[in-house]
Amino acid sequence: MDETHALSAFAALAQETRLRIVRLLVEAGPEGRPAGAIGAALGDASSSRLSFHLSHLEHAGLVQSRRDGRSIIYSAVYPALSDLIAFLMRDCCSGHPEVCAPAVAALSCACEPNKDDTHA
Amino acid sequence: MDETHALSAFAALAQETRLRIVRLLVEAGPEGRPAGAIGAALGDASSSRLSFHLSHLEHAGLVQSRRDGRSIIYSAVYPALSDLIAFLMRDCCSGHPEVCAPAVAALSCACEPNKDDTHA
DNA sequence: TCAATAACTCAATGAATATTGAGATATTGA
DNA sequence: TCAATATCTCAATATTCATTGAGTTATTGA
Repeated sequence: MDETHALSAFAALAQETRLRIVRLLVEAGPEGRPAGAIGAALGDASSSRLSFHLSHLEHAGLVQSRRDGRSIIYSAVYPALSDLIAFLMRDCCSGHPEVCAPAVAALSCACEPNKDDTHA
Repeated sequence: MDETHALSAFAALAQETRLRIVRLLVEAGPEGRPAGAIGAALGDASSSRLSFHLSHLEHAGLVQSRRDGRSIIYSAVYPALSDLIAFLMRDCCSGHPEVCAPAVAALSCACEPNKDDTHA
């Protein structure tokens, strides 16, 4: 991931609705969720607003879509997320392991499914 | 780190000048660098523009400042960066370790000081 | 083919952000 | 105290982003 991609990923995540969509889709797993279900989960979100944010996320490469009948199913692009994490680590750690150490320590708990998932 | 803080951290990093400042300051280490030196390193950056972005970063908690004589020295806030990494991991990994695994693997090389530091 | 459903596109508006330039404040050394 | 240096603040402008509402496209089932 280069600087340009990192910038667009950060911009994509720097918006409440989009950050929520990403979290929702990561939780949803590889099968993803149809646009309508995402809108329903968000509660507030007109069709065009949702479409705007979904295409913004897709353009940034953080989510992908496929059509299934009348629905368009969105899902998280896991490699893009892990690349972003790697960028932050590499970029912000190089020469300074003290930045990453706490994050990695936190990870050991965080990656155990559904444990201490109270950060929302 | 809660959603609100994560949003402002992402917004702070979603701007070319600010991302560069953060990278510069992480490399600079805990001693930091005076505003003037940061401006010089960026090449383009009027005094007021630099000040605007530095205070944006400071407001987001990613950098801190102290006065030293005529200069104001800025430095990276390492815990804020590691919290952001942890947020991304926890948030985007929970239940889906496959997101974090590649990032953690990348880390093992990245955190060795000055090795393969060619990503800039 | 028609009506209904799901989601997208587009143009207009409003809101937030970035840049510039002029001027203010703080600090130092003569 | 004065001039020089380093940086900040403020107002104006320019740019970018988000939201809305109207209208369009694609798909399905009757």
